[in-house]
Parts: sequence; structure tokens; C-alpha cells
Amino acid sequence: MTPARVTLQDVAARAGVSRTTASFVTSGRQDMRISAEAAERVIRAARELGYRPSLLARGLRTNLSQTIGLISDVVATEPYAGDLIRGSMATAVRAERLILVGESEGDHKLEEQLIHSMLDRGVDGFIYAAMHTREARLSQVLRGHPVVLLNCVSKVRGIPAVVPDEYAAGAAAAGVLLHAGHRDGIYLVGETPAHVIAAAERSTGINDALSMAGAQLAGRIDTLWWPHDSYAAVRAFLAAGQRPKALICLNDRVAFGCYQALADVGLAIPDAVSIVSFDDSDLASWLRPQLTSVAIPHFELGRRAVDLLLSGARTGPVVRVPMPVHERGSVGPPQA
Amino acid sequence: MTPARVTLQDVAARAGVSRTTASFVTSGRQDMRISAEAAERVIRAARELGYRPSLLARGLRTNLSQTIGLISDVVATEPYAGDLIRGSMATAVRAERLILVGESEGDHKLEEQLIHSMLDRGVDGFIYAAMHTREARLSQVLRGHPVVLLNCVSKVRGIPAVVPDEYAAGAAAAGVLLHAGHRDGIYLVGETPAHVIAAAERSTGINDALSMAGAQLAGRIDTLWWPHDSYAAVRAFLAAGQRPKALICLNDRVAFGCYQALADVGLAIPDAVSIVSFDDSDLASWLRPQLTSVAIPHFELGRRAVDLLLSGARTGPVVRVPMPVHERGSVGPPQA
DNA sequence: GCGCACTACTAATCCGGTTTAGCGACGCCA
DNA sequence: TGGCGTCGCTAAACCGGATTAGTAGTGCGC
Repeated sequence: MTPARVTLQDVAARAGVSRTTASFVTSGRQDMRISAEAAERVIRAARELGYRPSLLARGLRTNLSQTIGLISDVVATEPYAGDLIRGSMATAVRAERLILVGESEGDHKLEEQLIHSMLDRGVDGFIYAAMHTREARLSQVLRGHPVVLLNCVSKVRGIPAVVPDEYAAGAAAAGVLLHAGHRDGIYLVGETPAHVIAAAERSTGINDALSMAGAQLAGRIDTLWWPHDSYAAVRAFLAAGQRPKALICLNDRVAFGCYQALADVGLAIPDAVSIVSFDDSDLASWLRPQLTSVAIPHFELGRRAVDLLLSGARTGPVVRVPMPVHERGSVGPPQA
Repeated sequence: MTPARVTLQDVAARAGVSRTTASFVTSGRQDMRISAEAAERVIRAARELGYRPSLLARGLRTNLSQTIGLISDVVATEPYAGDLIRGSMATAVRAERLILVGESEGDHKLEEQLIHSMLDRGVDGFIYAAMHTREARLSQVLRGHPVVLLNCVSKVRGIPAVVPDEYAAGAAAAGVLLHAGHRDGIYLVGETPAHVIAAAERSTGINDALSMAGAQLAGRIDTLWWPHDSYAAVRAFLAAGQRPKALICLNDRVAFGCYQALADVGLAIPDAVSIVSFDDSDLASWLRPQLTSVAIPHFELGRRAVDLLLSGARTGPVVRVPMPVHERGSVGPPQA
């Protein structure tokens, strides 16, 4: 049934050496003296037999499993966050690692169970990912194990973390409007609760960039980050007689609702109103006109986190990954 | 640094028994006679010490790692397919398993490398997932290992497989229109290449359901499954003077393009044109009016695949998972 | 009072690697 | 020619469990 595995013993026998010697060769240790000739025989035997070392056996002895645990709250729930896993995975594979995934669904008990399960399997370290950039309370179970935070930060200890550079992203979004000539009538659409770091930092970046140019937000349209909510909020805003010249939406879904509300009252994008947004989801390129949006570099975030973990950093500053602006058709010069 | 693990030896010592006895108790084997009293002592000692067996060590001996390998082509790329991983994960965790993920990106070499890497880690079986329902050519490396196909089928061997019931879904979509009173002017939007099983089966289901009701498709609007393409195709269709009464879109993205095209010429949904679709992505509920769509049960698919794999089935029929219809506001009675 | 079955354990081995300790052979030097 | 260091390699122990093959102790029948 299951194909029998070739063991180090088989390789050693074929090469006419001891298991020990074969081990030294296959594990590539330099500090033990093996003649080039013997090494060559071992390598050949291994190749001919299709030898692959059992990482279970190796890990038992070395306490290294070449495996990384990825714990997330709800990563897979968010449509595009799969890229976060992809980035981690691709990077891990390139370093001969594999990734064990676990989703805690925000449940602390489940999270601890997952961490234990992973430790039972000897993972070499953890990536602790949050969907929405926020402050994380790390489980005690992780204490003493290598951890890199992904898309979240922790104040208690100087744990290495990788997060998108939301501040710069906010500044960039504002910059797009400024560059198009906008100075007033710019509104921020979307609520900015304090615990959502992304919102707060984007907002700060926007304000700073605007004031640096001698401008400022004309106001804020408060709404949840969903199409229905922003649609209703913007409809009400317009119904009150307000006529914005540009909207900065805190994500693409919010922007979608804005598109719908503006269409209802016949305000053209970008002629009457310019729109910039954050996320750069697929939606952004499906809208008409296509939406200018600042991307969350999910793949890159995952990549960086794995790199950081594998680098052996156990403590360090927060790595901020740039968020690229994708300029499309939703921004134009302000109406004369 | 890393907390020292409690071993079976520690537990045995504390309980005053041999490692063997402790092993019998912790691994729950009934066939060996252990007094209730001794068992109790071992259990207590294990609890007090926080003992957790090393699955590396156990796996080395038993050849069972309690770990499943999930190989996919591009699962994480598709926004909502993360649910597929989630469903597998949640189900696996409930059975004390963890999932090792790997994405082949369609690259056969990479796929083999991933499979090898997983085997090196002693995975007990594989879930081989495809993003789009299709026929899969299984790597030779998998031969002899438990495999369940997810969202794909294989003709060569009778490998267990889990797929969405696309035929029934097609019939259901047509049924929604029939139920609303539609009999003619119904068009299918989206190309149906032969190798895309989902498309072919949906199409057959639609045709069968229509003809069962004495109706039939008025025609087909050929287009790639993307908003821009369907937008252009439907615009051209309408420009040619055609006036459909209902559109069956092969996915939500296609439907999105239809919405845009219909809006351009002032045809209201659902008053002038009814629309049903497949996928039930978030987009469906964001559109105005909300889109009636047949859902792909990603989570359930993942769940079933893991269940099937853990059930020990090495061969079996294709499991077809129902695709639930989510009725919303995009379907109405045909215009008088 | 002996053989036998049964209970309740345990010593020893195994899984497949890594790692430590050490062993012959050889060359060099005094 | 004996001591010593180095080279090239291996025996044995180890990692932490599971499993096989017993082994004491007890009760029972005859």
C-alpha cells in the first residue's frame, strides 16, 4: 500500500559506509572528516535510491521540524487575505519550510488549543496574524517560542512585527487628490474607531499630508465600512444639500456604496466627484470608472513575516511595508 | 528559552510506574491490563505536569502524524476559496488534526516538491483541491497514499472526490426564473468551455430544468467570466436591439458586468430584466438590487473532504454537495 | 503441592534520524 | 622505536514515544 520509505540505513548499506557516515554526508556537516570519495558514494546512493530524510525522526533529535505555525484570527474569512497565507507559504517553501495553518476565530481557548497542537508537532516558530491591524494580546503559551506578529502589534514585549504602513498610505491617498488639484471639499468616508489602528493611522496620514499642502478635510462622513452603510450615509449627506468634490473612502466597499449613492443623484465620477480608497480589492478594477485605491500588500506582508521569523529575530522594531497606490480613473481635477 | 517539554518519563516517574504503563494509559489502549488505580495515578500525574505527547516521537513509531496535507492549485488566489481551507481546517481541528498547506500554482514540479515535503513530515493523507471544478491529473508521487479530491475529479482511478452539485445548481437557477413566471427571453451569459466542468454541468442543468417546464433558452451571450467582458458583450447585445427578459449569469462577476450594461441603457432590474447568478460572493449582496445567486459551498466542501479522508475511504463515488440558492431582489415576474 | 491461567505490570526493542565518544591506521618526530 | 596527533570512519547512545515479549504474583483446580 503505502510505499516503503528509503532510510538512511539503506543508503549507508548501498554506499558501503556506516549510518553515521551517511548521516554526516546527507546532513551536510562539515566538522566531521569524511573523504571526498566516501561522500560521493553516499550522495550517489541517496540519489539512486531516492532517499528523503524523515523530518519526524530528524526533528525528534534536533528539535527542529522545518515547519512554521500560522495562527490567525480570521484571515481566511476576509476574501483577499488568502494572499497573506500565500505569501507566507511561498516564502516558506523557498526555505524548505512548510506551514501549518490554524484559525482561532477570535476564540482564545481555541487559539491556545491550536498553539498546543502545533507545538506537539514541533513547529519551529509562529506567525501570529490578525486580519485587521490591531493590538494583540499574545497567549502565554507562546512565551519562549519564536513569534512574529503579522498585521498586529504588541505593546508588552518587543516582539518582531510586520504591518502595512498605514500612515504613509493615508498620506499617499491624500497626495493623489492634491496632485489632481484638489484643495477643498474633501471628505473622509468611514468611521475611525480608536482600536482599529489602520483607520487611525490612515486618518493621521491624510490629515498630515493635507495640512502640509495647506489644505484640510472639509469634513467626515461617519459610516460602517460596508456598501449599504456608506450608501445610506452618503445619500443622506447629499440629500442635505452637501456637494463634496472628493471622497477618501476607508476601503473599497465603502467606495462602492459611494458610487451607488452618487449615481443615484447623477453625480459623475470623476467629473463631479473624485474618489480614492484603500484595499485595492478586485472590486476596485471592476467598478466604472475603475477605482483608485491604495493596496494592502497581503502577499508581501506574509513574505516579510516568514523572512523575519526565519532570520531568527526574537525581538525587533515593527517592519512597515509600503502600501502601493494603484491609480485608476476615479480621480480627476476638481470641477471648475 | 524554549520551555522544556514534559516527557512520558516524567509522568511515569511521578505516577510511580514504568514508561510502558504510562504509555498504555496516555495512549488509551484497552487491550493491556492496567489497574484502575494505576491508570488514575498516571492520568493525574499527566494533568498536573501538563503533559502533552510529542507527535514527532509518536509519529516516528506509529507512522501517523495526525496531520493532513492540503495541496491546491490556486485556492488562495480566488477570494472566497479561503473558505475551502477554513472548512477543512475547522473539521480537521475537531478531529485533533492539523493541516499543512501548499499551493502548487499549477506548476507540476512545485506540486511534486510540496507532496514530497509533506510526506517527509509524515502526513497521513492528502486533500487535493482545485479552484475550478475540473479533471485533475494526480501526481504519481501520491500513489499509495490516501487522497481525497476536492472540487475536481479523476477518471483514471476511483479516487474519492467531493464536488459541488453543479447540475442541480443549474436546475435551481433556472427554477428560480421559472417560478417567477419566466418562460422566454431567457439568456445564458458566459462562455462554457468543455474543460470547465462547472460550466458544462450548470448549462445542462439549466437546459434540463427549462425543457422540463416546456421552455428553453432564448440564446446565449458568449463572454469571458469577468465584469469588463460581460459588460461589453451585453452592451453589444443590447445595442443590436435585443431585449432579454432574464439573464442567467455564470458567476457574480459576469452579473456585475450585466448590471452595469443594463444601467447604461436604463433597463431596470428586476422590472425589465431578471438576473440570477452563481457564486454568491459578497458582491451579490452589495449590488443594488441584491443579486439572487447560487452559492458555492466552499466551507462545506472542505468539511466533507476532510470527513471523507478521515473516514478511511480509499475509493468511492463522487460526493456531490448541494449548492444553496440565495434568493434576493434581482428576480421578478416578467414584464407584461 | 503442582501446574496452569490470569492479572498487572515492566524490560527491552524499535522507529529513523543525529550526535558523542572512541578506535584503528598512518605519518611524523625525537 | 615509542609516543603523539591526525585522518577517516564507526559503535553506541539519544530523542520520546509505541510495542513486543516477557515476568512476578495470585488464585484455582485436582
